[in-house]
Amino acid sequence: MEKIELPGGAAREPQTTTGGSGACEGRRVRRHDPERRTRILDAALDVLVTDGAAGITHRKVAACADVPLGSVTYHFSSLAELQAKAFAWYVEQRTAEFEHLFTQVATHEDLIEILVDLVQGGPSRRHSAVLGFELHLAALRNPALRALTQQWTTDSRAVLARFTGPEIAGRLDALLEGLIMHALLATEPEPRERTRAAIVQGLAPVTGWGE
Amino acid sequence: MEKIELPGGAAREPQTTTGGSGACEGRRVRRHDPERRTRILDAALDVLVTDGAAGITHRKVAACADVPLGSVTYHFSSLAELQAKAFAWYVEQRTAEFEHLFTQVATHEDLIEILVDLVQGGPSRRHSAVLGFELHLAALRNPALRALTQQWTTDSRAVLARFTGPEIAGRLDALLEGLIMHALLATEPEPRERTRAAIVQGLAPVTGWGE
Amino acid sequence: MEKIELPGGAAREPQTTTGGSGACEGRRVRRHDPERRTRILDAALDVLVTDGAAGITHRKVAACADVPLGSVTYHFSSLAELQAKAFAWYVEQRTAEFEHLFTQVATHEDLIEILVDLVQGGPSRRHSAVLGFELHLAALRNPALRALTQQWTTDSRAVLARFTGPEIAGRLDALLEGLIMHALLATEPEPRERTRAAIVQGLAPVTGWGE
Amino acid sequence: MEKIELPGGAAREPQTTTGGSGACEGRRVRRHDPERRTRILDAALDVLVTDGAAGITHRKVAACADVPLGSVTYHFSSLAELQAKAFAWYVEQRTAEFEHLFTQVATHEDLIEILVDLVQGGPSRRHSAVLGFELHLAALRNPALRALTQQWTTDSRAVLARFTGPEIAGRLDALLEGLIMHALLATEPEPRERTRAAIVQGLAPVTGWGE
DNA sequence: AATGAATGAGTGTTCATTCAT
DNA sequence: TATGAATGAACACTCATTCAT
Repeated sequence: MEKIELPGGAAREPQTTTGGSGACEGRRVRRHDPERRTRILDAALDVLVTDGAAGITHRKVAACADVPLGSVTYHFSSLAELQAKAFAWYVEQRTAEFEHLFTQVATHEDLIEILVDLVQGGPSRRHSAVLGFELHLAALRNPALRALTQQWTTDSRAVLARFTGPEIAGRLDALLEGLIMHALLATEPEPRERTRAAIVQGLAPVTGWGE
Repeated sequence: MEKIELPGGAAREPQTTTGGSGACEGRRVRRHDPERRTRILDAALDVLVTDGAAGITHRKVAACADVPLGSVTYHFSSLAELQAKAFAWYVEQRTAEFEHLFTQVATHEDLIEILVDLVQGGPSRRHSAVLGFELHLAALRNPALRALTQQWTTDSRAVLARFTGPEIAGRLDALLEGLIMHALLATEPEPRERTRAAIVQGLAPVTGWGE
Repeated sequence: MEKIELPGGAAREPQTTTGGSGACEGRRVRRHDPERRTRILDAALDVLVTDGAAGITHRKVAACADVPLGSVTYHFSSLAELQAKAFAWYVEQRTAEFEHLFTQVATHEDLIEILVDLVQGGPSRRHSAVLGFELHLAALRNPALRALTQQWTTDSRAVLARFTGPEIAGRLDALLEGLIMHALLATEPEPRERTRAAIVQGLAPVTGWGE
Repeated sequence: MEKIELPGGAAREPQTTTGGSGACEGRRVRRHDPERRTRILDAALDVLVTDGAAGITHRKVAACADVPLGSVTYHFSSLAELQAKAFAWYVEQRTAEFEHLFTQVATHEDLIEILVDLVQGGPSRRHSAVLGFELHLAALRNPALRALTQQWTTDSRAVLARFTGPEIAGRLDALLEGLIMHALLATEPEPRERTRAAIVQGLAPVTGWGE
C-alpha cells in the first residue's frame, strides 16, 4: 500500500485553496519566483473583475496567482494595501495603453474610430472597463485612492486634449465613461452607428440648441 | 459576595448589535411597527452608501434600521434578496423622483437648469448617485439585477426623450452619468458654467466637427 | 458498508477541535444548555491552569467546555473579555470558599491548621493557586483586572483580620502568598513542621530582633 | 508614466519589523556586533516585561534588539530556547546583584533597610520583579525552567541565611516575595513603616502567639 | 409573526520556522 | 556567519443562516 506519486505533484499538495470563482486555475510548485509580486497584483485584478471589491480575499488571490496564502500577506501587509497597489498597477498599465492608442491617430476619422472601438470594444476590454468602474467606486470611499483616479483622469484628458482642446476633452471623457458603462450593461449591443453618432457629436464644439 | 463588574457592561447581553460605521444611530423600543420592511430597505441602502456592497451585513442593516437581527432575516430570506429588494426600492423611488423633476420643465432653459442641478447636486444627491453606481456595478455580475438597470435606463431615457427625442436622450443619459461620476470624484467642484456648457452641447442635434 | 451510528453521536462530528493539552475530554451533542456560559468560564479557567495566559485560545476553551467554537465567541465578545469574566468567576468562587473555610475556626490552633493546609494543600489546591498567580500577573498589565485583585486582597485580609487584627493580616497574607508559590515550585514538599513554624511566627505580634 | 505612490511607503520593503508595544525604539545600521546575543536576550526580557509570556514573538524581540529577524532565529534555535536563555541570563544578573547588595550590610539595621528598599523599590525594580514572577509562573509549567528557579531560590536563601540562619531565611524569602507582589499590585504605595514592620517581624526568631 | 440563541464556514492576519544564498 | 524570502498552521473574530420557541 505504497503512496503512488503522481508526476509533478508533491506528496502533499499544500494549502488546498479550493475556491476560485473560475477565473484562475492550475498549481505548480515554484521556488524563487521573481515576478511573484506582479503576478499577485494581476491576480488581485482578476479577482476584482470577477467578484468585485466585495469578493476579494487573500485566499482567492493566492489561488489565482498560484502562490501560497502566506506569500500574499508577506508581500502586502494588508488586504487594503494589496487592493491599492493592484489599482495603482492597473492605472499604470491602462494609462500607458491609452497613451499608446493615440500615437496612431493621424486624421479626425482615426480619432473617431478609435473612440468607437474604445466603447464598443469586445470582451477583451470588458476586463479593463469593469476595473475602471470598480476603482471609481472604491475611490469614492477611500481617499487614498482618490489620488489615483485624479491622476488617471488628468492624464486621460490630456491625451484627448491634444486632439480636441481641453474644454471638449473633459466633456468627451465624461461621455465616454457613460457610454462604456451603458455598453457593459446593455443586454444587446448598441449599433455601432449610434455610438459613433454620439461620439461625433461629443467632439463638436459647443453649440446651443438651434443656434 | 458582590458581583464584580468587568468591562463589557452589566451582565453582558449577547446579541448587542453594536452598530456600524456611523451611518445610523439611536435605539428605541418599538412595538407593532408596520413600516418595518421599508425601514429595513432604507437601512440597507444607507449601509450600501456607507460601506458598499463589500460591507453590507445583516447586523449592520439591523442596527441601522433599529430592529433586531432576526427581523432582517425574517423579512428577507437571504442577504442577496435583501440587496436586490433594496435596489428595487431605490430604483422605484428614484424613477418617481426623476419623473417628478421634469413635470416642472416648461422651457428649454428649465431643462438645462434641472440637468445642471442633477449633476452638481450637493451632498443630498451624493447618496443617490453613489447608490446608482453601486447598482450598476452589482448588475454587471448579477443578472437578476440586470432587469432593474434595464428598466431604469429605459425609463430615464423616456423621460428625457420627451424633450429631446430618443436619439439625443440616449447620448445625454450617458453624458449625465459620466458627469455625475466625475463630479463625485472631483476634489474641487467643477464650475457650474462648465457643466452647463457640456449639457448644452449634449442637447444639441448631431453635428460633424467643423461642419 | 453502512455508516454505523454510535449512540449519541451525530453523523458528522462537527468542529473537530483536535487540540487540547489533555485537560478536557469528551464531546456530546447538546441542545438548549442553560449553564453553558458557566461551563465555558470553567473551561477557560482549566485552560488557564494548564497553558497559562500565553496559551489560552478560543479553540482550546471550546473543546474543553464541549461546545462549538462559535458558542464561545457568541457568549463572550472577545478573548480578553472571556479571560476577564473567567477571572471574575474564579475570584467569586475563591472568596466564598475562603470565607467558608474560616467559619469553622474556633481556636487559635484551628486557625494555624487551616493556614498550613492552605499552603500545603495537595494537587486539589494547585489548580486554585496557579490561577491566583496567573491573575496577579495578568492584573499587572491589565488595569481592568486590577479592581478584581484589589477586591480579592481586601476581602482575604478582612477574613484573616477577624482573627489577627488588620496589621498582622496584611503581613500574613503576603507570607501565605510567598509560601504557596514556593510550595508550588518546590521539587520536594516542604516538611509540614517548617510551614507550620513560618505561619506561627507570622501570626505573632511584632517583635524586634532579640527584643 | 510616473510611479504613483500609495500609502505604505516607497517601494514597500517587506520584512519591516514595525516594532512592538512601545518598549523599545530606534534603529541604526550596525556592522560587526559582538554583543548581539546579549542584546537579544535583554530585548527578550524587555518584551517579557511588557507583554508577558503570552506576547513574546521573534519579531518583537528582533525589533526591540534592533537586529534583523533572522538573527534571532540564528542565535536561538527556537522561541522556547530563547525564553529559557533569557530567563537564565536574568537569574544570573539578578543573583549577582542580590549578592552585591548584601556586601554592604554591616549592622542589623542595614539589613532591614536594604530589605525594605527591595520591597518598596520604585519603577526601576518593577522590571526585575515582574520578570521574577513571570519566571515563577513559566517554571510551573516548564520543568526545564525549574532548575533555574530552584537554584535562584537556593542562592537567595543562602545570602539571607548569612544574616538570619537558614530557618528564618526560608520564611523571610517567602515573605519578601509576597510583599513584592502586593507592592506591585497596590494602587497606592504601602507606607514604608508598614513594610518595615513586616520585615522586622519576619526577621524575629520563632515565637508562639502570646508565648 | 417574530426573535434570541446558536453554529460552523470563512476572513484577515500573525508568526515560528525553514531554506537558499 | 548571517539574513531576507518564504510558507503553512493557527489565531481571533465575523457573519449568514438555521432553529426552537
